[in-house]
Amino acid sequence: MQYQPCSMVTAGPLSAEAQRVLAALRAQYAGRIDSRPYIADSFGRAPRLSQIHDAFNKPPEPHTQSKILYKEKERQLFKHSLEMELPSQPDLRQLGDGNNTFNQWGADKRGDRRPRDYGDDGSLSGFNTGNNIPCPSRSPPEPDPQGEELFPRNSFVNRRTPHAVMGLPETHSEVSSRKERIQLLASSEEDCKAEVITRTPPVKRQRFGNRQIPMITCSKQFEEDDSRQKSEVGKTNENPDQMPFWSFEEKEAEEYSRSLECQSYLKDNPTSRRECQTIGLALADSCHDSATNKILTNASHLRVHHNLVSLRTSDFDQYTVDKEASVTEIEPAKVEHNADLYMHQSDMKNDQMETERLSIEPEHSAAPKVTETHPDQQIFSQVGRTSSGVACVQNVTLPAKRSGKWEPRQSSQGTPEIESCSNRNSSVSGDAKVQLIHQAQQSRGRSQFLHPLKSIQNQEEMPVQTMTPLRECTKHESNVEIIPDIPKAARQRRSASEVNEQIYPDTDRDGDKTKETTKCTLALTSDPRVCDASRLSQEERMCVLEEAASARVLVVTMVYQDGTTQLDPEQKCPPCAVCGVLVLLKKSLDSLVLEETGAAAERVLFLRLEQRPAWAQNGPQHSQDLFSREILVKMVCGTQTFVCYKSKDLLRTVLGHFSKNLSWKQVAGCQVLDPQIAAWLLDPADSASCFQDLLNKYCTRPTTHTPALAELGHKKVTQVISSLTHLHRVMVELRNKLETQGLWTLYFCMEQKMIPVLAAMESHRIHVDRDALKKTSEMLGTKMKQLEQEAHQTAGQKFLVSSSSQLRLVLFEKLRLHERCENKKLPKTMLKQQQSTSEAVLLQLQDLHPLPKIVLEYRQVHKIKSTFLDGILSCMTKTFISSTWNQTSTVSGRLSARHPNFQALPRQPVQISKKQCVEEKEAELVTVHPRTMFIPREGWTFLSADFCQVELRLLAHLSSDRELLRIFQNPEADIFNMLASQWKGVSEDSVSAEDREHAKRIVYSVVYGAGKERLSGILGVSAEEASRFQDSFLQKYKEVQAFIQCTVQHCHKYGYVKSIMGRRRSLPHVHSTDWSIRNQAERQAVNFVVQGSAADLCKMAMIHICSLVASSTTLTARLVAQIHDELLFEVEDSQMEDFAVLVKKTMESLQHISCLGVSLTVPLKVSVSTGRSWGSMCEVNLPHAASTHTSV
DNA sequence: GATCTGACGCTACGG
DNA sequence: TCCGTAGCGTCA
Repeated sequence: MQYQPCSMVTAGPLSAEAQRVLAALRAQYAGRIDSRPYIADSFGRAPRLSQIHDAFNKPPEPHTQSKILYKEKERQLFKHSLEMELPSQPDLRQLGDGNNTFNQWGADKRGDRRPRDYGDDGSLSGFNTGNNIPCPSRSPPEPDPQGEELFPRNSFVNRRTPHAVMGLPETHSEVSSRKERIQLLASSEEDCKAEVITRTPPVKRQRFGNRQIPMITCSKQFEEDDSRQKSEVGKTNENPDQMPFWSFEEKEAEEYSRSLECQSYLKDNPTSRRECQTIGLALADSCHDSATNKILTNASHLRVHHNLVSLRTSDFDQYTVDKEASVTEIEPAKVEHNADLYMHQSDMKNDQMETERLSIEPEHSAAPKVTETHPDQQIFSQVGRTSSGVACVQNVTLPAKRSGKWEPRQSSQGTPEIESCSNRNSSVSGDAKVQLIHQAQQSRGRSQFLHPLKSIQNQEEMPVQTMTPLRECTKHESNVEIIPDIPKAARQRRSASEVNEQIYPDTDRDGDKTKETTKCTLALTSDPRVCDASRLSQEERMCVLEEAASARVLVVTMVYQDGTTQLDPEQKCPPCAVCGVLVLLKKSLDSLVLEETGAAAERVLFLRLEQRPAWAQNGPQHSQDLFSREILVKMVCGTQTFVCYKSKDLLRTVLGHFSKNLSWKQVAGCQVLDPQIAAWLLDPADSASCFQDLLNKYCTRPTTHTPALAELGHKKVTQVISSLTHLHRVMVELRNKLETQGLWTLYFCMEQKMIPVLAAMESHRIHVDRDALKKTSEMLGTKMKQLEQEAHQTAGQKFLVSSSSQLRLVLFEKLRLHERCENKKLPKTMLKQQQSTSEAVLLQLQDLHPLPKIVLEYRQVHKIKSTFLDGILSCMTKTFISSTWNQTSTVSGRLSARHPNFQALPRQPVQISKKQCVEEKEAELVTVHPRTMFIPREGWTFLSADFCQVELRLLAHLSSDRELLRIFQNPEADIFNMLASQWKGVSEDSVSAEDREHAKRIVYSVVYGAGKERLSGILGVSAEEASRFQDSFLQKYKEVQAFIQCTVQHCHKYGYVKSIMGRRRSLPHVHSTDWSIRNQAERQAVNFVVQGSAADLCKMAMIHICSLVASSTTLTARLVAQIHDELLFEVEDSQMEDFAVLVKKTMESLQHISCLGVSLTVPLKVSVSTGRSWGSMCEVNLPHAASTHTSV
């Protein structure tokens, strides 16, 4: 259903008169905007270039002290603790020093002020009253005394997804798992039936400025009291889904009249609750409320809007209060069709519609009537009329000034009294307070009424719901498409986190997900210390915005449906299970002191991010979404510095959630401080695996301990708030360490900028030819069975071909092949020193027996099928795929990719012979190339840009080897081709791609210190010949050897090495007394300097190109993947030529990077290729770009 | 007996 | 006694 702006009354287009009034109103509101001067973002201190340039010659900082305890992983499991002395007083102003720009959000690009209004693009509607309402301080969150208990592990039910494999016999365990799933399915569905009404948190009262605003909810208990009430409208309308929204108008007017009668009657007869309820039934019929994403009664909804129209003419703020106060909640899952019906006409569009309505019926407006009822209260009474001319009364009580903070509602306090008809006898008889008719919570015609006092009691007594794991995972497992022969590891991954949309079918999952969200965030949102943005009125939101404007820094973490956050040690929820974002608005950077005195005033804001089905997303967004969006978008778009652990996940989530309104280009300038990345930069070999590890390792300041709180949920909230405080604290410490070690520039200029680039990559979906994958997988399955049979026949016994231990028994104990090649030394396994069955061994044995060759082919086919076909199928969502890019998983600074590993897809196609049908006939060869399965969108093409021989060029630069530099001065020269021709004794034109790759491997093996025996294995020659080759290579490139020695000496002296851009790697093993361990560290040192420098270069290329595209109004290219030295883009056909030139020029210009002090003495060469699939790329001849100086 | 987990071996990729 | 990633299967 497509929303069309129209009058609520006539459903027709907006009249000229309506537009005129609308414009007048906007102009009127525009004059009420706050006008604070823009405060420039000054957070990022100027990079200290000098810290980068000290490279190798600078001794380690005198206060650096390394304590190294290690054990080999592979041969070394190594624990390294690097203790740094910190300055006695860390400069806390470094973090967000008065630099956020919330206070300029009301200004447009030119600095002109304009209304904070949700316009067509859905931006926030809000009007500053002109008063700078002071936001009172409140107590800071109390740190939890149990340090280890900060992140309790939730218990989870077994969420393993059973997986039927088509075409294979189902194992016992699979049958068992399926039974378990069925049980879980059944139980979860029962849960759904039982949980008809969502519990809502107790009424909170929060102080915003000098106003105290109620947040009304409906308790379950009270709902049950009134559950017998049924909607008259619902009964008469058998199929409300098909009725247009405005068709209720006449009915509504009639019922509205009855509601007025109800009020009038109750005023005179306050004791008759039963009668009131009877009258109140008329309020029932569902519609959607924008503020809460809940369903309201339709008649009431319209009624409220009538009132609001009149209110807006005189007091916008009052409107917001009325609107918010008139809302109760309902479980969307139970009214999905009704929601579908109404959602399209709700929300900010309703604002528009209301204004339009105003233009049609301006004569019905009335100024608010103020009635004094209590010294602390002002009661606003509003009178309006419906289109049918029926009067309407709606009142809300606003308290006068009251000091305080978030606290549970107390009946003795001057909270606005908002009562339903059904509760009238108790309240009306008292102080003659004016009533507000509430929206009744109902589902498909069921009406519920609000009882504030009961609500409070009920909610306060209600135990906090246990954090539950994802029930959807089990509930929707039946929807998971069965994919044949999915590898075991992929099946497990799929069951846990990669099922995404398959476990959440668009049309079914919304209700359950919302319910889970409600359950799991209840503990958070019902806590008085947490401000639930979805329950704030417009006015309160403005106050929050102002508070955010005055905050020094935002500390952010995502909350998952199971109640965990990004700061918890275990993340069991899939990425799609985010239900909200917690934002700590830090008012003071030096709150460490203030926290201890209890004087800090920091608000914790909870922004819901509820998943909506596609049909709901097509309609207008809800106001809570808009408010969340306003805050989050401003934050991630670079106008607000914030601290977030694993910030890439947050960016990706925000991009996904607001995909229709937020482009990846907007987040390209994101200013985020991520402690995970900071810690990794400090020690890439031992970056903390979770936030708690990070705290243990880097947070040196003691935490304040308070007694544990008894209430369930309260403790959890305390932990979360405490974690946010610690998150900020540890970032302060990490930044100091980064600066001390000269790594801040690298963080600021490179790693921080990589975060939005990677988030954008993960947000982009790549189309995959699913059918081709399945078809090829089936074909390879047949081939594997054939090879398995051949292996059994050849071996003379059945054995598991994929088992290296069983193969070892066959090859070396039964066939005793090793005895037949005594002149060759067969490699042993690394750890157990057993006879290896690796490719190198099998190649040596293949002439002695047919079995090794069969096993080699079997392994090749098996690898392709399990990893590159079935593995990719398991990572797919519909026909798309997107990898997870890890910024902190490598010691060298490289990126890594998972699910699938985009960097490990075979470059070359593999030819496999199909089974012969006829003995004499030659076997049919089939070419399998997984990269061809990746195809761009229609009208788009892949473009690949590859740094040519990047590591060798960097080696030439680092070593200043004259011979290498000479070769690289010729842009056409290909050193691997050249070496391959020399080695093979053929012309350079005759060198095959395979020979070239071989030569490349040999060169790098020599450079990085391969032993002569290893080299002989690679070269396929004797050890003596390999040694001679090694010597001659190093003799020809003498400076290379000098560079190696120099690097090793530096490593011995300082214990670490650096890349060209200042990336560091500590190598404590270099001091080992064990010769082999020490030697390995030396090789790692040499390798790191070159490989790490290449990684730096590639990252800078990504940042520069993405930055150029982001700042362009025309370019639309998307970065799809990075394969170390290769960048893969998806480019619109019409822009291909321009973009190819841009990419090549940009990458080659990275020879000089001023901000990081890089100026290479060797030119960079980039080859560009394009293709309609990743497996069919053809090189494009572009002129070699002249190196230009690049300023960053 | 079923299930889970970590270590290990092997093989893709990149240089 | 090249470096570094990820993924899969086996096995204890």
